[in-house]
Amino acid sequence: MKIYNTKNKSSELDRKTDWFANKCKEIGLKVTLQRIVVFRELFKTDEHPSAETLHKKIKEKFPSISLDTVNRTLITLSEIGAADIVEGSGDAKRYDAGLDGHQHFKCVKCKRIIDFHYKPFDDIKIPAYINKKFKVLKKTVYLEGICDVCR
Amino acid sequence: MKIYNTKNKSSELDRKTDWFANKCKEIGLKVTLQRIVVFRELFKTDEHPSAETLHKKIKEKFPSISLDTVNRTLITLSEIGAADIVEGSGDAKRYDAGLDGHQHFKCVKCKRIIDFHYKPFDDIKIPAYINKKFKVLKKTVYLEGICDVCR
DNA sequence: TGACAAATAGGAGTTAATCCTATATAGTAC
DNA sequence: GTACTATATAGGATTAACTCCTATTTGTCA
Repeated sequence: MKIYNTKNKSSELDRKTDWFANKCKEIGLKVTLQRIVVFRELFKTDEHPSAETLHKKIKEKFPSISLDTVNRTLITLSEIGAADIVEGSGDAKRYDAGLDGHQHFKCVKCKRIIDFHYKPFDDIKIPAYINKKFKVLKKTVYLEGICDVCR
Repeated sequence: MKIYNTKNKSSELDRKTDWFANKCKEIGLKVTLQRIVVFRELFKTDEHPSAETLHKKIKEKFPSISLDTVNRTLITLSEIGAADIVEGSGDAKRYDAGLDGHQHFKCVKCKRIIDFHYKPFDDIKIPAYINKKFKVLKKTVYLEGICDVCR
C-alpha cells in the first residue's frame, strides 16, 4: 500500500508548481493564479476530490473563484497531463494529481477512493493487436469492493 | 479481439432470460415485463448503452415504459449481478450485460466503448495485503485512447 | 505601457439521475 | 378464479453536476 511521502511536502509542492507553470507556458496556456491554486490544492490532497469539493476547499482562501473555473481548470489539467480523471462510473468526476504510478481501490459503499501501488500492475503488457488497432493513451487496473472501515 | 457469437443468439437470449427471471424470484424481486425487457435489450447489444439510449430503444416496442424505470432497473441489474456499470469516468453511466470475462477500450474522442478479450487480463493476481484489508468485489483492466475510426 | 487574445465570474441553461405519489400489478393466500 | 398486499411503475417535479454565455479582467508579448 502506498503511503504518500509527506516529508518535504512543501518543497515538493513548490517544485511541482514550477513544473506545472512551465508546462502551461510551453503549451501556450496563461499562468493564472486560479490555475496555480487549483493545481496546488489538488496536488496537496490524496482524497481524489470532485470539482465541487475542491471548489469549497479553495474558496476558503480564495473566495471569488468560481465553480466553473475549477471545473474548466480540472479538465485542462487532465488534458495537459497534469492530473487524471479517476476511473469509476457514475457520480461526480473525481480528480487526482498524484501522477506517479499507483492504482485505486474504490469502496462501493462510502465511495472513498484509496491509493495503493502494486508494481506488477504498472507492468501489464498490452497485446500487440490492440496497439496495432488503437492508440492506447492510458491503461488502468482498478479494484472495487468494500473498504476496511465499511465492512 | 472478442467478437460476440451471434449464432443461436435467440436461444442464448431465451436461456439467459430464464436465468434472469429465476434470479429475480430467488432474491424476491417481482418478475415484471419491464425488467425482462430491459434485461433482454441490454443483453442483445454490445454498445454499452446509457440508460437514456436504452430507454429510446425500448420505447420503440414498449412506448409506455418510463426512463425512471429503465434507470431503476439498470441499477437493480447491477446490484444482483445481472449487469455491470462500465468503468470510465464522467459522462452518463454505461451498462453491459455481457458478464463473461472481457475488457473495455474507451475512445476518448467518440466515447465508443469497444470490447476485447485478452486472457492474461482475466488472470491478474491481487496482492495478499489488499485482500486482507479490503473485500475486493471486482477487478478491472481498462484501456483508453483513440480508436481506429477516430485516428 | 498599450493592445489583444485568453481566461474568469457568475448567472442561465442543460443533461442525467433521482424523488414523489397516485395507479397498476405480481405473487400469495384463500 | 378472486381478493389482498407489498412491490413496482409512469410521468411529472426536483436535484445534481456540469456546461454555456457574456461582460469584465488579466497575462503575455511587442
